[in-house]
Amino acid sequence: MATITPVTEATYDRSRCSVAGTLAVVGEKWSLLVLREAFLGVRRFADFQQALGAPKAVLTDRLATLVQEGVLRREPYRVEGSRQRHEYRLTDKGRDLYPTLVALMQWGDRYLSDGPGPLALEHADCGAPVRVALVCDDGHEVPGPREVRAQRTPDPAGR
Amino acid sequence: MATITPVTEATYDRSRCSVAGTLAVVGEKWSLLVLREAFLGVRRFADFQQALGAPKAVLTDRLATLVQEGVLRREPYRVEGSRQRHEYRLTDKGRDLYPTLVALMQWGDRYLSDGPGPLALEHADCGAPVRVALVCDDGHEVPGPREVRAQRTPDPAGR
DNA sequence: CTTTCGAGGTTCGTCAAGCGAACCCAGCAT
DNA sequence: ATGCTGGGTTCGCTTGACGAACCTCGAAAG
Repeated sequence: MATITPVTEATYDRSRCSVAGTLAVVGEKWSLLVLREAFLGVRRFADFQQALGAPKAVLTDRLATLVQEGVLRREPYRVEGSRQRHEYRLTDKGRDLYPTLVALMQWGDRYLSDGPGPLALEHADCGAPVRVALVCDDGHEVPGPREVRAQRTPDPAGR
Repeated sequence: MATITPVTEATYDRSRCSVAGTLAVVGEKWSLLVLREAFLGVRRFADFQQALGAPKAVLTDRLATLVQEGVLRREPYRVEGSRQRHEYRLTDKGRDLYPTLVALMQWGDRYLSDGPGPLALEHADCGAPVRVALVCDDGHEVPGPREVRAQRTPDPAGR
């Protein structure tokens, strides 16, 4: 058996999986919706709460774990004539979840509504619609999973 | 107020959101991991169960809802000298969730492991690595959310 | 024809998570 | 001193996840 084997066999160790890892960070209920709001510019606890309608206790917990995971950062701010408060802002690590959110949105636009979906994304530079796509490093756009081979990388001994 | 307004205001109806809709379909615990396995070629109940380690009752429920949502399809098959059984296969609708899975995987590869991550995707045609990217219809690759403007599309009266 | 076996579930009791309502607390305005 | 407001915490209830045990159908073995 070669050092790299296709994963169609059952030999693949499923615990070494980045999808599961990512879901452990953002896969709880409300987490991804909190991030959606963050990408829309929401920063304050009360605004998240109003936008989502999530229970405060749950929201408190989700924000705390997202901060702990380094996806959001909790920053003090003060409005004129009001006491100091905190706001939650995306980190670079959090911003890198943008394609995930867009992918989810795109699927929903396609299958869950008729018409274009409630939110349109456009390239700030040129105004053209923005979407997620699979691309390869040679510059081809990959239409779907059938044109992709998944290969197991060798386990680096530890973990 | 114009027919199209930026969404940084709090005027946006958050229930008209494709992210939330998609998560209602695949956002429950295990659902996306079931799909990951499906993309890796798993089709039979027992194989899902062994690969994931999820409780059978939960797995039964997730498979049923994914079938009901049209993401998977339940098909009879028979192995030589064995009774007829069912297998779960991706539909086109399910296959379109591939970019979402890849986006999740890519983020995990980047932030949750050191090194390249346990699974490498390559373009079947040319062998080059495959990744998800934000692109605009003019062919530019969009580096991140800061180069994207989100605009609310007009609510089509009904819903 | 009875028994065994294994895939694909279902049922059950327990325990964790999500829920809404009520409450709290610090500081600013009155 | 009284009230208001943002940002929570606490509480009781309900829903969901969990693992172990049990069930079922058809094929094959005895």
